[in-house]
Amino acid sequence: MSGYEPKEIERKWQRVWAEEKTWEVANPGQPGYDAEKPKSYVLEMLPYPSGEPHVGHLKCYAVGDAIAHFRRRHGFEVIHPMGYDSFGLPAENNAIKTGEPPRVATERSIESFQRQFREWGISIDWSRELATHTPEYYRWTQWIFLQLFEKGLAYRTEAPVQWCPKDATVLANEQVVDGRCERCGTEVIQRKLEQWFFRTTEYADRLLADFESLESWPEHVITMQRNWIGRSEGAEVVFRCEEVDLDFPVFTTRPDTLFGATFFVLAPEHPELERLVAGTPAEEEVREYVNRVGRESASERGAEDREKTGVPLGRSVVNPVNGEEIPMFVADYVLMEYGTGAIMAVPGHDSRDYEFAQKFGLPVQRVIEGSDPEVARDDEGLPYPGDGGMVGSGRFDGKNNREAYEEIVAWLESEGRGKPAVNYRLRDWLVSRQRYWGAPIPVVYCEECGIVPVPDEQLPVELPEIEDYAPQGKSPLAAAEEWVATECPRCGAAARRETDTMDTFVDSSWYFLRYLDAQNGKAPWDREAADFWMPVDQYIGGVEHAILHLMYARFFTKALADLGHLGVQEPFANLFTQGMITRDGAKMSKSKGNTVSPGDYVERYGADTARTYVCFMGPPERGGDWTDEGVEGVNRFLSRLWRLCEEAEQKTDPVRPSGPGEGEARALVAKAHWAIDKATRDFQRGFQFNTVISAVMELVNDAYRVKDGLYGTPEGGAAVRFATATAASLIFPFAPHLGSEVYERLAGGRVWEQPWPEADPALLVSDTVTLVVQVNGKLRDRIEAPAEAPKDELLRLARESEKVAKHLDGQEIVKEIVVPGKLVNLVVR
RNA sequence: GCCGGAGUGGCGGAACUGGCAUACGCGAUCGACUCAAAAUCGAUUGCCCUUGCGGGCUUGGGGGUUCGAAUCCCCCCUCCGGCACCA
Repeated sequence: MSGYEPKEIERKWQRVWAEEKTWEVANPGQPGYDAEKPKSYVLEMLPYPSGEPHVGHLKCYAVGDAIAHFRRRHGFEVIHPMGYDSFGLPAENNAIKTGEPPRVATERSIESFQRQFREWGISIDWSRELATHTPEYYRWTQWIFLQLFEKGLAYRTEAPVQWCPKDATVLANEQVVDGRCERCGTEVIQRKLEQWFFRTTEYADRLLADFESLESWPEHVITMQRNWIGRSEGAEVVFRCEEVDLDFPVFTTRPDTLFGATFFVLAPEHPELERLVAGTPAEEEVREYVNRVGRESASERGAEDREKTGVPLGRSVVNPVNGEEIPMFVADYVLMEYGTGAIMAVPGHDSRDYEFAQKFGLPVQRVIEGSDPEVARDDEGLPYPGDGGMVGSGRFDGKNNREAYEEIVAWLESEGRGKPAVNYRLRDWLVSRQRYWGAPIPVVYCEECGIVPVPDEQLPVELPEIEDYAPQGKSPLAAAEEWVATECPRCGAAARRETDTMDTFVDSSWYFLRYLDAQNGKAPWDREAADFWMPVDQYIGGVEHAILHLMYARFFTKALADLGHLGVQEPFANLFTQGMITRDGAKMSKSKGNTVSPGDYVERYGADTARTYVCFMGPPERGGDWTDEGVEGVNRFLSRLWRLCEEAEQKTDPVRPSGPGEGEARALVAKAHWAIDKATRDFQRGFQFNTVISAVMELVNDAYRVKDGLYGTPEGGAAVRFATATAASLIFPFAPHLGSEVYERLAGGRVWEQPWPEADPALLVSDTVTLVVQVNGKLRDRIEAPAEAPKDELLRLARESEKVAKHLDGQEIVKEIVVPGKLVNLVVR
C-alpha cells in the first residue's frame, strides 16, 4: 500500500477539470444552459495581482470555493468566475523604481495567480476570466464613466482635495487614513485643484435605505458604512450680519439650543471671510491665522488633544430666535467640508464650543435643564449634551427640548430664517488620479467646445506606452505629446486629451457584471444575462473593503440601474468577510519576515491540506494564527482518510449495505449520518467550516477505531466503506482532489456530480440516551436510559443510582426536575 | 470620547433555543513497532487535594435571576476593529 501522495492525486483531478471544463456554466440561451436549475452567483473579491498570492488569498478562495461546491451539490447552477484588479499604484511605483513597465510586472503576477489557482484546484469558470488593465475591459470602464457623465453623475470641478506629496496624486477622501495616504503613509496636504468626481452624495439616502433589502451582511460592515455616510438630521438656520449685509446659514442638529448660542464661528476656508474683515483692524490677524492653518496637515489640525485656537472678527451676527447680537470668530475646529462651514456656538451644550468659550472668556448659557436636579439650573455640569426642560428660551421655557425641537424649526421656517435640513459626512467620490497605470478618463478638452466626451465608437482611449513613469505633479501621460494632441470629436479643431486616469476602485466597482458576459465586444454586458445572474448571491472578501469597494460597487449598481442597464439595486445580497491570518500573532509583512507562502505549503503537503487547514484554523470570519504544526495536523487527518480508503478498497466489497446492520456496524453508519447532519447544519449556519471539518475528523477517527473488527463481516465491511466514502463526500468542498479520488474508488462516480448527502433521521436518534443526574444542580451520575422512557421511569432510575443516593443521604427532596431524554435534577434540603 | 466585536485548558478553538464545560486539532507524557530514528498505532492529558476510592474548584472580575448560567440581567476590567473637532 502506498502512502498519501497529494501531488499525483491533485494533478489527476486538475487535468480532468481543465479538460472537461467542469466549472463552466452557460448563460440563458447559450448551448448547455439548463433552465431547470436555480442560479447561484458565488464570488470572491478579485485579487490585486502583485507578486505571488499570499495566504490571505488562499483563505478567501478556499472559503469561496467550498461555498461554490456546496451550492452546486444542492442543485444550483453556480457561476464562479475569476479576474484580476490589475491597474494600480504598486505596479507603477515598482516601475518607477526598476524601470520595468507596469504591464510586464502585472502580467507576470497574473500568470502566477493563474497557475496557483489551478494548483489549488479552485473551481473557476475560466471562460469568464478578465483583467481590468486590458483594453477589452477598460473600454467599458470608460463607457460607464461617460454614461455617468451624461447623466451628470460625473463632473469636473475645482475643490480642496487631499494630495499625497509622495505619490504625487490626489486621493479620495476614503483613501486618507488618519491624515495619511492609505498607500504610502505620507501625510496628505490639501490643495485646490480641478478634479473629476462621481456624485455619490446623490445616492446617500438610497445607500442607507437599501441596507434593509440585503439578505445577510455582517452587522459591523453595515454600521461602518452607515457611520461613513454619516447622515444627520437637523435644521439650517440663517444668522444675519447686518454690517456687511450677508446671511450666514448654519447647519445644526440642535435647533432646540438656539437660545444658548453665544457666539458664531466660521471655518478658515470660508469664502466670505475676506469680505468680513477687509479693511478692518482684524484683517491682518485673521489673514495670518488662516495662512497658518492652511500650512498645517490634516492630522495636525485634527489632533486629539489640540487646544482650540481662533481669532475674533470684530463682527457680529443676529441670533434669529431672540435678536441677540453675538460675536463672530474664525477657528479651525470648524470644517469647511461639513455643513455650511459655519456654526452657531452653544457652549452650554456642546463640549467643543464650551472649550472655545473657556479659552476666549465667552459667556456660557444653560438653556436645557440637566437631569441632575442638584446642578440642573447651575453652571455646574456644563456643557450638558443631554435632554431636559428648556430654560432661558423665551416662550419655549418649561417644554421638553425634544418636543420644542419641531416647533422651533417650524417657527423659523415661517419667519424665513430656517428650515429642516439633512447633512452627510459622505463626500462625492474623487476619481481622477495624476498617475499612469489606470484607465484614461475618456474626455477631450477643446478650446471651442470645452469638455467633450470621447464618442463610444472611439473607445477605448488606449493607454499609450511611455518611458518615464515618475509623476511630476501632473499625470505622466502629459508627456506623451503625440497621444495628448488630438482633435475635438465635436468640431474637429485641435484639442487635448485628459491626462488623468481613473482611481482603480472604479475598475473594481463593476467587474462582477463583466463576468456575466465577459466576451461581449458590443456591450459591457447583455442585459438579459445580467438579469439572470444578478445579484451576487454570496460575496466573499476581507473586511478591509467594508467601506471603500463595497460602497462604490453599491453606488455603481444603483447608478447603472437608474441608467437602465441593470435590474437590481444592490449588487451583493449576502456578504461574508473572512478574518485575517497572522503569524506569531502579528500581521504578516515582508519587513517583519513572517510571511507564509502558500506555494511552499502546497508543494510540501498538497493543496488539499493547505485549503483544509485555512478553513479549520477557526471560524473563517475571524482571524487566526498560522502554525506549521496545525498544517501537519490537517495533513495527518487527510492521510488517515487516504489510508482508510486504500484499506477499505482492498478489504471490502463495493456493494453498498442493504441496511445499517447492527452493533458496531450500525453505530458507524449512524456516526456517518451524524456527520452528514452536523456538517450540513454548520455549513449553512454562517459557514462554520472549522466544525464541519472536525465532524468529518470524528467520523474518520471512529471508522479507524472500529474498522479491524468490521472487515470480513458483510455489513461491517460495507459500513467502513460507507463511512469512508461519506467522509470523502463531506470533505470534498475543502479538499476537492482527495474527496474526488476517495469517493471514486469507494463509491464510484464523480463526487461533484452527486447531490450533497442527506442524513437519515432514523439513524440520528438512538434507542438509549445518557441520562444526566444532578443533585442540587451538580452532576452526580450518568445512566444509560431508554430514549423514550417517561418521567417517572427516569426519576426511578435516578433515585436507584448509588452515586446519587450518597448525595441524597437523609435529606428531603423538595423538588424534582426532569427533562425527558436529557437530565434529572433532584433538589434537596 | 463614540460605535461595534471578543475574553473558555499550555495553545487554536467547541458547546444549536439556559441542561454532561473543554468536541476537533496542536502540544506534552507514557507505551507498542524499530538495531535506531522518522512515520504509524494505542493510552493519558483543565486545575487543586488524595496512594487509591473519591472530593473540591473552574468559562476576564464582582453581583443578580434560576432547580440549573460560558449562555440571560446589572456593574467593572482587558484586548481587537472602526470612526473621531461631523456642529
